Amino acid sequence: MERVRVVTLNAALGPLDYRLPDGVAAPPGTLVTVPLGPRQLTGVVWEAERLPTEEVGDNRLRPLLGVIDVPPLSAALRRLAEWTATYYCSPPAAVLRMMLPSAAFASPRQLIEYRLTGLVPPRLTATREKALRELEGRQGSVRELSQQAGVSDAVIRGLVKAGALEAVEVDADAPFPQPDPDFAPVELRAEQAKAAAKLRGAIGGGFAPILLDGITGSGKTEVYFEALAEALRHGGQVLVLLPEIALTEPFLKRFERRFGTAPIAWHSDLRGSERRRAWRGIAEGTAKVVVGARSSLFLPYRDLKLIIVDEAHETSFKQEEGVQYHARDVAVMRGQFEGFPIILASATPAIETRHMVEVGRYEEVRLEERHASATLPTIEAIDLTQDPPLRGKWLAPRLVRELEANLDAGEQSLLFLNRRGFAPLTLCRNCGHRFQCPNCTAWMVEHRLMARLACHHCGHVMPPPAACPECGEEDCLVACGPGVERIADEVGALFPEARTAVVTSDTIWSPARAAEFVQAMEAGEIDIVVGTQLVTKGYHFPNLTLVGVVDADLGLQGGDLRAAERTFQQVSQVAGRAGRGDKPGRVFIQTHEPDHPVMEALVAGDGPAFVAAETEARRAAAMPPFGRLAAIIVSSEDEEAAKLIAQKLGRARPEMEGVAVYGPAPAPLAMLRGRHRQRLLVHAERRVHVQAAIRDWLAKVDWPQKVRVAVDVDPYSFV
DNA sequence: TAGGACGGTAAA
DNA sequence: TTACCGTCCTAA
Repeated sequence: MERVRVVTLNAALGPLDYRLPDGVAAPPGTLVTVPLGPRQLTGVVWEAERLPTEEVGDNRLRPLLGVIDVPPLSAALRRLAEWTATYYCSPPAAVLRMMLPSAAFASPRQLIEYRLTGLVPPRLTATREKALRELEGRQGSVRELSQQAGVSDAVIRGLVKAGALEAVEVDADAPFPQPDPDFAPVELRAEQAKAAAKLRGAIGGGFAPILLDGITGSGKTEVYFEALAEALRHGGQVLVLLPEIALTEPFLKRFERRFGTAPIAWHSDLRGSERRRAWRGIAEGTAKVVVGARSSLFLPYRDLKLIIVDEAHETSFKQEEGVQYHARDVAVMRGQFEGFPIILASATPAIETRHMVEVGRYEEVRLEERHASATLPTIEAIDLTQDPPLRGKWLAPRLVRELEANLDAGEQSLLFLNRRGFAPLTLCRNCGHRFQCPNCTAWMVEHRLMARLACHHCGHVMPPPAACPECGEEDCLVACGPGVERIADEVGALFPEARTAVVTSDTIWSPARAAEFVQAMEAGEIDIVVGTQLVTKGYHFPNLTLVGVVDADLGLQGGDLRAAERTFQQVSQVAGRAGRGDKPGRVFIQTHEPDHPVMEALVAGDGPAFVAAETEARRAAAMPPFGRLAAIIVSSEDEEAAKLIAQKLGRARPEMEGVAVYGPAPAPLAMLRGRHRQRLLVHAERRVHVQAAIRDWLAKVDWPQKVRVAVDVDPYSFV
């Protein structure tokens, strides 16, 4: 009798053994359906010797129910899944779920789309007329059409009923159009051409991690497009990882201009059928170029020849839930397992990445010039202790004068503040009551545009109260501190004639809105943009010449390991938005500490010195990349239970040479989404295998199921 | 004594 | 994870 070991997609279960029915072949990697009690589960056949479990007798085995008709997971991908599970201390099943989103193989193959019949409906309202106009020559699902026409679902369904739209059955797995590597090559500067040649040379030559290190505005995208084209000529697939969906829209446009067709975008709100089509195309190798956020990294590409991680320093590549992986690091591992190059593109690479170049593990390709006539912007600090804003205002007089001059010159300005909403804290002037989220250790942030108080951690919202809930006093609530909306108000009061736009995830919540914003900027319909970190990346607006950083000190608070580095990166990136055309850019950073090393490095434009100092500080403290960190987060709705288990874990801490465990202590967000959180921090020397130590440690301790214990290896967020 | 809430455990 | 079972409690 033949038995197979199956990893189900159920993370709470270990690998299970099944009997292989006669005449059925299921080599490792095959997707199968298996029985579990009264239920059916999906799983993947695995090499039994690589996943030891408790042996179950032949007589207890049930036969597997069937083989799912999709390409099996390759051996290289199985090794990547094992590595990821081990490195991030998570169950293999949790990793497999990222490779095999169920919609990908459980959605139907046929789906219904609609197109115009040419019939004019008897009742022709204004919206219907608009819809008919917009949908000329289009075909798609009800949802797609309603989005394209800018009308509600009901209007589209009404048109179907009225006979103006007809249903067509389409094949969900229709092939994707193929990008042409030679469609519209771009003229490169000498420096870019040299870099592109180097990247092209790496394609097909096996594993090679490469840092593409180019200052903002140096044209990194054009350069890595040449490597991408080369991979296409080799007949392979390419994955481009981007940090935010807000960036995909301009990217798709740019890609289409260069390669003649848009790439396949993989994101969280793909519909079932779209997801199925993309996943199958990826697994069968017909989807040549995929763009996506971190989740697209684990898809089962049939013949991947290159991964590009754009804005590789971005912290959003670190997943903070479930398997807490870092997409940049896993991308490099994937390149190693499958034998192809990885390009990490950034103007401000992470200390960890720089270090890998330093020790010779990564190659570096540099771009040191901006386009044509563009020069790097000048950066100046405004000392808020010397030149403070007026009472209740946030912009220093100097910055206001510069904004005014820039407006008069007809050029665009950007004010950067990494804080959504109007004010981060609301309090009662009478009794001092502060509005806190009931589910999180966080203040309720006032959003005046939406007339709500909102928690940025759990999404809890409430209408702004008229009276204080504590003392009952009316008209006593005051907004404390600035958010982008408040800065926009201040700008509006200063320059009533200026056209301003607020750009945050609240206003740019879809690729379409991002596209609208880009268009308005390019058309010169906006004078002053007030935005969060959403505007720090990727955009290229030639007429944007002035950047003001409202509170450069903001990111330095909190004692975070990467606070200085992140501030440096963020301000460098936002500064890089200025002066990308032929007019020079100027940047003003408002700070209370102009003598802080970060501010001095920014003003002096001396990135290398900052990186060197920061690297030395990390080395001295044995912090990553010179040492290892991991956080154990114990959480429960029951505060006492969380404390109890955290203490129990603390008592069972590993006693090992080169490993120190701190805590337990309340985690920086002591309550999050209604769960109380305790944290233990593991700090280990580089040579120590922390994951094994943590695995053995957690295996010694039991906890009730209402308590969750999560491991965060290489933690990014200390909040 | 029926039925619901709760907690523990097995599932291959 | 989910289904199922036993235990304990309350209402009748």
